Amino acid sequence: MNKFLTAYQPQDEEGLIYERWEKSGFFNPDKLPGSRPETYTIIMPPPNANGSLHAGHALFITLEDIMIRFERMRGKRALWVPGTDHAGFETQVVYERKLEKEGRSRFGLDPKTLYDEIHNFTLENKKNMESQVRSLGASCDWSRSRFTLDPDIVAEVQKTFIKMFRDGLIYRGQRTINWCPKHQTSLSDVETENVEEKTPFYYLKYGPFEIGTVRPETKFADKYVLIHPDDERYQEYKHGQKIEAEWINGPVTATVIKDTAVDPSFGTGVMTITPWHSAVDFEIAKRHQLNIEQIIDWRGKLLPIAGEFAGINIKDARPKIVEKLKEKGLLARVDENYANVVKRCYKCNAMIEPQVKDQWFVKMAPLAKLALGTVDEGKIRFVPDNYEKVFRYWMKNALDWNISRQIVWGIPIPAWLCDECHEGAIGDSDVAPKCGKCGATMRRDTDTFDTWFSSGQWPLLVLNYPDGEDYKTYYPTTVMETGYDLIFRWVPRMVIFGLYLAKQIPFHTVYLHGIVNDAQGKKMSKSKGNVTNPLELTAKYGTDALRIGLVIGNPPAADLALREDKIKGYKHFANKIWNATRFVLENIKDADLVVVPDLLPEHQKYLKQLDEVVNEVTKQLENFRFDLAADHLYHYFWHTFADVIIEETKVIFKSEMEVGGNLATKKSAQWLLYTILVTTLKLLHPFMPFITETIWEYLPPSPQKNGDLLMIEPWPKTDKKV
RNA sequence: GGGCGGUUAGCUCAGUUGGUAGAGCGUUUCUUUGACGUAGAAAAGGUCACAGGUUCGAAUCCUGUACCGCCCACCA
Repeated sequence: MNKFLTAYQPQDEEGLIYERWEKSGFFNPDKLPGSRPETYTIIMPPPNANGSLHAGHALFITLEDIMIRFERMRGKRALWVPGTDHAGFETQVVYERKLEKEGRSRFGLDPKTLYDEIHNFTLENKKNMESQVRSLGASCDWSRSRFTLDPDIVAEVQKTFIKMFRDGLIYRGQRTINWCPKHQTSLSDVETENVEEKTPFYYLKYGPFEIGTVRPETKFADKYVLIHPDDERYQEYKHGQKIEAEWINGPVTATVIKDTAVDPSFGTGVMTITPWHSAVDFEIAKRHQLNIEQIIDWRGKLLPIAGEFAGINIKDARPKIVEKLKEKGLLARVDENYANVVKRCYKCNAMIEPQVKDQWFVKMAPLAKLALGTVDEGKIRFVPDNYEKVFRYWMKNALDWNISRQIVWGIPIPAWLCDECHEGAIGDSDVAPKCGKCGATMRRDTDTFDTWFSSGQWPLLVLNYPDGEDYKTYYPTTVMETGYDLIFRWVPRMVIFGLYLAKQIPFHTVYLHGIVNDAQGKKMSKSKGNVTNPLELTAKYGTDALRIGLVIGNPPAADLALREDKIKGYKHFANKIWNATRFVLENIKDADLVVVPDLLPEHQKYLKQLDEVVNEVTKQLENFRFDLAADHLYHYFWHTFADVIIEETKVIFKSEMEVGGNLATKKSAQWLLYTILVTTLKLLHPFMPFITETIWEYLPPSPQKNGDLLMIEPWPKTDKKV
């Protein structure tokens, strides 16, 4: 009781409370009391172990914890599995930045050393992040926690690769890939960003034609002139016809190619192609079986074909080449204000250079069809539902997925490669096989999988697919809660792998949250220096204040401006709960909490109103509107319970003391206050677990308070149907 | 080029099936009352972007416009 003489001190309570929860064992659904036939499962999106928790983590942990605590209290076997992602490329980028700062480079390290260093770095982060997740109150089952590089998970991921290869869903192919010249690896399409830039658009004289380009530095080997077959202006030129042209480094002979890929209304309607460094051009070249030739090396420098420009970085080369073209009279004109879309690496912002490379690809069309089918059947619900459209769009337009990465930090691809004929073979034996096509001795593939290849299988992997008990019990999971920015990167891949491997959807509902921005609604970024560490906020205002502050006013998929004064406001709310509790405790010391007294009519009315609150909050929680549920509770507690009901009972308690009062009235008031407090604490618990659990310990027992741990207390019920 | 979201109080944002506008913070005044000054009571402050339409009634539904933001995109 003494504790209630001061204001609520979250820092004194939270650590102890979490310890009690964890020691209780109830984070593990198999240890929950009661029969609990119904399961409720959330797989936590595994945080990337390459930094510390940010505000986005705090949001998703809060949301998922709300769902889990709610369903646990409702009597379900609520399982929330935490985990950690090695986050292949992302982590390697972070680590390379660290190396750079230390004046070192990945390219000076042998792969084994680099791997071990990143491994240690990751484990360190993992430990740190797990303690941060705990501090946010996450009631997840740590006994089931998994890491994407656990040996059995690695083995399972490799098995999937082999299975897909055998099923004809993975092939080795030479295709245009996104090459990051800084990090020396290929990237999938979702790992690049399209950025619009103003670029000069050059019109160059090419024999009898004028061609347009934004990249004169790629044009050295151009020897095909493309024209639309129906373009009236160029009817005199026939398909296959040779023309002579004076070009950058001397005369060339070019061949006219007629292809409908050319847009007659763009530029002059004539273009030359650079198949090695453009996906479109590559497709055209393949169609007509044209020669393809590399112009730019893997470091972004011009190859010997560029003559005097060989060895120059393409960025520096462009003005020099333009200058030469101008001198030779080949530069017709320049459009200075051309808006061009270029791809950049989503992590380091380097210009992506399209290159042709042998890689492993996942054939997406049949898999995407599977995924679309289940969505058509309404088997997966999206919250908010407009994201179903986004999902569909992406699935309908899915390109084959390059899963090879030229980095060490990841799961090794169990394959052998033939350098002679570009053939690839699967297998993880130690003996190098002979190439089945040309007979040459093959070498081990040193590439690793795209992270999304493993995290796409995450719901299966953490539940120990295919033989684990958890897989049998908890798959398919109930809700996948993640950021809408992962609607492309992650969600479709999980659906695909779930359907392909388990023949079942991985989750019934996809709940998407928005992005946590700074107080002005601007994106947080280290370079802007506007990053808020959630743990600084919890230290100042308490975890509960941060949690409910993140939830209220934040509907599904809405971006959120994180404002410290808002969190501070909800710290006041926590204190309000604390003080109202003190009032109730002081006034029910002599109350009979077992036998229901005769209740005053107005008190019966208040209890009815309380039922409505229970119904409303329950309905909103079921409906994934955590913001409305929390807001409703907030208002009820403060402006009805505290401002009206408590104020009214003050008169009763006061008069009872003064004139001997009316004992029946007092008893009615005591019952009312106790009931409302017990009920609202239960309702508030998913949102503000620490303060509610702390108070629970000090409430006198009664039939309404079954046990010592609020966490597993039954959710309030009403007579009415919800 | 395609798609999505937004435009509501000084700031950041709620407002779920249409029924006289809400929160947090900020501002003003009063109150040191026996839960709470991290508070209470009261108050100021909004033509709900704009223009049409449906309706007895629209912030809410429909159409269009403007501006902002985000996502997707192989016109060189």
